[in-house]
Amino acid sequence: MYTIKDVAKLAGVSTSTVSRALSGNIPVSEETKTKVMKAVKELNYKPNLMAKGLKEGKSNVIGLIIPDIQNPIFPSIVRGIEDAARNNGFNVVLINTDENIDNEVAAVNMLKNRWIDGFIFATATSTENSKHIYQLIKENIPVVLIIRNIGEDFNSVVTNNCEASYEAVSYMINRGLRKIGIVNGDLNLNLYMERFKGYREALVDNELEVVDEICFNSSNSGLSCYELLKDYFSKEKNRNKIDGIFATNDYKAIEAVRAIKDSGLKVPEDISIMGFDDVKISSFIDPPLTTVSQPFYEIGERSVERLLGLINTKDLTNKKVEVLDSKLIIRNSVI
Amino acid sequence: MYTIKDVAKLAGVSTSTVSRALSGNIPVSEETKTKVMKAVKELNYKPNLMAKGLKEGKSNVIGLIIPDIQNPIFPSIVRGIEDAARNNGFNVVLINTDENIDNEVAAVNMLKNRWIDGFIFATATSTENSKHIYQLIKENIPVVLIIRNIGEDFNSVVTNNCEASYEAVSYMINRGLRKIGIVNGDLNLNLYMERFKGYREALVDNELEVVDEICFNSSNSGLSCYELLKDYFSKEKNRNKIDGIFATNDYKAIEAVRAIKDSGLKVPEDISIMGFDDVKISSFIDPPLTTVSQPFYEIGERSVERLLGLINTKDLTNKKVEVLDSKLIIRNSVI
DNA sequence: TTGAAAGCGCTAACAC
DNA sequence: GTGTTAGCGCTTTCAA
Repeated sequence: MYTIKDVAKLAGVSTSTVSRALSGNIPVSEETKTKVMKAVKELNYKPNLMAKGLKEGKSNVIGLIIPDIQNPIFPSIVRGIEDAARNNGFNVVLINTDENIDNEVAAVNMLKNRWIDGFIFATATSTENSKHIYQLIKENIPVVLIIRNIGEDFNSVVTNNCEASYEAVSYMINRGLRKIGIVNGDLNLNLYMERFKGYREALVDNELEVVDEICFNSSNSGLSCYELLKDYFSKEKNRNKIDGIFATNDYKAIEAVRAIKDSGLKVPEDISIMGFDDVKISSFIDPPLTTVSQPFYEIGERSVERLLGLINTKDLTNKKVEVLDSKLIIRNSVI
Repeated sequence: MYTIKDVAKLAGVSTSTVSRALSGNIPVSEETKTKVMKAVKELNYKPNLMAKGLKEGKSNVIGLIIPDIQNPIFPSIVRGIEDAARNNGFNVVLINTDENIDNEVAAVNMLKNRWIDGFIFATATSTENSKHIYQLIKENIPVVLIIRNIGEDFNSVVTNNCEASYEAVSYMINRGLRKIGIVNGDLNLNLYMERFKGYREALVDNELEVVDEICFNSSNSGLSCYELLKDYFSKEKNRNKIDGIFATNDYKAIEAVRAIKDSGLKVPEDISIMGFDDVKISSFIDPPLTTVSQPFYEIGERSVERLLGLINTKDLTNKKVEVLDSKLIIRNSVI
């Protein structure tokens, strides 16, 4: 591996001239520039980014913390982030925390040195559980939250969970459904709270009642969404208490479909299912899922743009929550 | 952010003493060690890994190159790699190339400096398309290939594709199926070649014929697996030419199920489907997929162990292909 | 057991 | 427009 010295020697100039010729933004005569470039090519010289980073006090690396790489929404986000980062000369270090706060704190501490110019988190939960993120801000390290956020405290890029849920449930009501249940996720997460809110408001605005019994939640029962519903429908008296289910993500929707079928009921004839996310597989299951499509790739892109803005200006005082729109995708799982 | 100097000053010792106290493997008196540790804690000092890396000529970072983060087999592999790396004090930089060789070459060049102590590739295709990987070896940079490999030229961790396919197809035959087609992937990839080989050998050993017409391949036709099969079954004369399909991955299997249903046929009553990979969703589709489970997490772990071995010994001459076993998962998509 | 000092590869302030 | 030089934060000789 050659260094800038080797290039300088071969080109017959000083190391600083090489540095300048390569950086481009400091004037160097055309003649020396070509000499330098020739030497660079001849040696196949690649600058040592660690030395550069050490000198400049930055690394051109973004840390991306995601809670569960097995969740199929993240691949699209990651691609948006990587593409945007690549276009701006940044690398992405991806850390998967497995929804484990200790893993996350450890990862952040490990990366918190000059390795990382900023963080993108898709993991924020409660104020309580996000002390390490507050700490980052306190230490003046740029942070952008995506998907999950905590109030107005942070720079973040999220989607219009409440409105999109309102629209989805309203659509179900317009299709004639009157007994719509919900399968929800962890209500400590803002996004599930908001989807719940949208669901309730749509019911109320259409003069339907919110029935506690059919507001299912797999995350506080220890049972999977599949088990919860299978169990519910195993009781004869429950089988006609529901004519539709709003699942707060596609995976839960797919589990719900399975549970309903395994209970001897039909989707959507007996029970309609609305999903949320529009994961790739959703169009292939049976029936193809009617769902809410979130702009994952764009979330990724925007989060990088926002983060680079913070890194460049170093102005972390001006927080802003950016809300992107989701849209309803109509397939065949709602009657 | 504090430096080693700040710690030294606070502890009243020299920077080298701090360095030694922290590294652990050079004798320092208990007394000074406690002084140093106290200062470290007080300042919440974290060593600058870039400076350390610059000095030591290594980075403790592994580059992981994957072709398609949307493919659901990769999340599990990534987790295996991350866990193993983390346990050994390494970070993982994940780059997704989108199956685009230019992206990949660019990524490798970008990372090839001292940023990266070694690479794990899940992208190798043909010798032709893998010149940059050969180049890496030539430059003495440790490389491990996973999932996809190229002959015996590289250190790699793969699964027993041929044997597992043989077993899967034999199982179908034992269940009474006699007209088994295959839906294959890119035959430039060794793994699909081997799955094809296992399929053919199972047929031949059971005195069944390999019928070209029912060896489908979506990657050289420009049509998706879904379109290919839908098209095939739209011709009345084809509808009883097949009683089973061996899909060479679960995604293709799911597409096949959809195509068969959309053609008015039943799975598995009319046509059985065997998948490959055992992706998470496979147990939830209808019918739950009988498939071959690959040890993805373990592949990830092993690849890190192998790579760290190469990094530590710097002996890149001794190539070895490591083959892990897959196993058949019986559900309901084969009769 | 400890401190002083050199140097990893690079950039930028300063001098010319 | 170009060269000289100091220094980013760390580890590791060399000397004491």
